[in-house]
Amino acid sequence: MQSFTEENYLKVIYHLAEKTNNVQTNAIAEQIQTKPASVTDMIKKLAEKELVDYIKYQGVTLTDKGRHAAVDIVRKHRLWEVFLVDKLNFKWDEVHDVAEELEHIKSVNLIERLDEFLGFPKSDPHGDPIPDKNGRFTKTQFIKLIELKIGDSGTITGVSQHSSAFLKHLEKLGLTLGKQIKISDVTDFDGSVEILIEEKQINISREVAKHILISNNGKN
Amino acid sequence: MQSFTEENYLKVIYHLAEKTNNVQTNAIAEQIQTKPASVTDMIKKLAEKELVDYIKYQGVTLTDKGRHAAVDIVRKHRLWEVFLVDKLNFKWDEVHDVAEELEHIKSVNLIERLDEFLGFPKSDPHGDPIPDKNGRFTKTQFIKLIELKIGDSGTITGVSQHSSAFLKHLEKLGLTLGKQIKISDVTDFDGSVEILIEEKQINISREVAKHILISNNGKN
DNA sequence: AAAATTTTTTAGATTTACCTAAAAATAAAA
DNA sequence: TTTTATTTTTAGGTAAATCTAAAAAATTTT
Repeated sequence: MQSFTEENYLKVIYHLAEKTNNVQTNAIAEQIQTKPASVTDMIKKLAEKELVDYIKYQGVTLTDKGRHAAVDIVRKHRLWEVFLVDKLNFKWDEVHDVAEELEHIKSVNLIERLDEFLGFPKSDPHGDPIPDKNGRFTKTQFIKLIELKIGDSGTITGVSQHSSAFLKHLEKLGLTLGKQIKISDVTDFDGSVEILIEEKQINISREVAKHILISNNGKN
Repeated sequence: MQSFTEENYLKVIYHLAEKTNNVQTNAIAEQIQTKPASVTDMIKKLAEKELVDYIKYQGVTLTDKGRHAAVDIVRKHRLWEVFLVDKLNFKWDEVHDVAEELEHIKSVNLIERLDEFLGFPKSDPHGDPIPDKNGRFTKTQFIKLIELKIGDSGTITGVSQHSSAFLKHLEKLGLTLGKQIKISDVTDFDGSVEILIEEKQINISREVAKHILISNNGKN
């Protein structure tokens, strides 16, 4: 059984490992909002417990055991997010911090019944997949909106940024999950993207376009 | 803002204060499952924060601030219990430990929306009253079943023991909240009580009878 | 390949919530 | 009212997770 803190480290390492193979001390420190020295201490502890493989100065990778524990926390986090949005009417930009706390409640029974109560959802309010109780899930094939060309179309199925500010912005623009979009133009000047959504033309910055994930896209 | 541990101390002191005015160090230690020396340490910290009034060797009492914080935790605990039973189909004997964790989630918003989602319940699965968001609640007028005389009747509206073993036992006997009972006999030998419930005669031990709370009772 | 920079680790402290053992205060019994 | 027992506190220590400052390793730049 892991402590609250250990669980947070595992989760952060898991997410960072989606980008790079060996996860660096500094990257973890930044995510956990702590100092690199503290991370080194904790890494040693996790290595001791065989949750990560660790070679000094080389960063860490999760062991099977560690990954399993991490996926379990991700599952809880995402199920709680669904609960908050579907049942308690939270907005998608309001759920993260609360789910961050709820994910550490330890009760297998609780999470299985919650899953059932929610109708075994496959994805959370941000489009991220929810692992089943065996830790299995299929990651949907995404492409970043920024990578689409003029004339391409598709469906908004995810976001790669969960900050409240970003999500509120999308909400205001009507760029929510499930919406159909089509690229009508890309501005030379600032790389901003002109898109057609529900018969309306809107312009979004490059920065925003980078973090919107599209599936079902039809090439022009 | 209080720590997880501080919250537990406040809650325990609050419950112990329902019986005695000045709550003793040893009593707290027993509840928290810790040593009296540790309790003294924590008491000093709580006194420092003006959550309790403390005179050395004289035990503690909650300040208004401390009581407010404690009632808030009790409110959360009981609301989560309702959630677990009403929505996730937990049995009344399964909810305590999980609610013990959930009660420490810090989000005013969460608890207000949960309250609404549950339909602003007035009592939890064990019949205990749920404080409203201002900490107000009315304690129902209870009498212990053991105190009833032959011929007296009433409705089961609460229990004064929350152990899983006790609650499971009641469940098996059909002694659940809302049930109408009538005392048909009291055994001289062991003080056990014969009661009439749903046209059936059953015998319950003195120990059990002590922890069943009856309201609406009609004297013979 | 040496110098400079960045990243990571070590060493030694701090804080929180605990502990044990012994001393001090209070309460109960003789 | 002493003596005895119980309760509570103090003193000093431990483990978990953090910190700062400085040393060591790795990487990048020149």
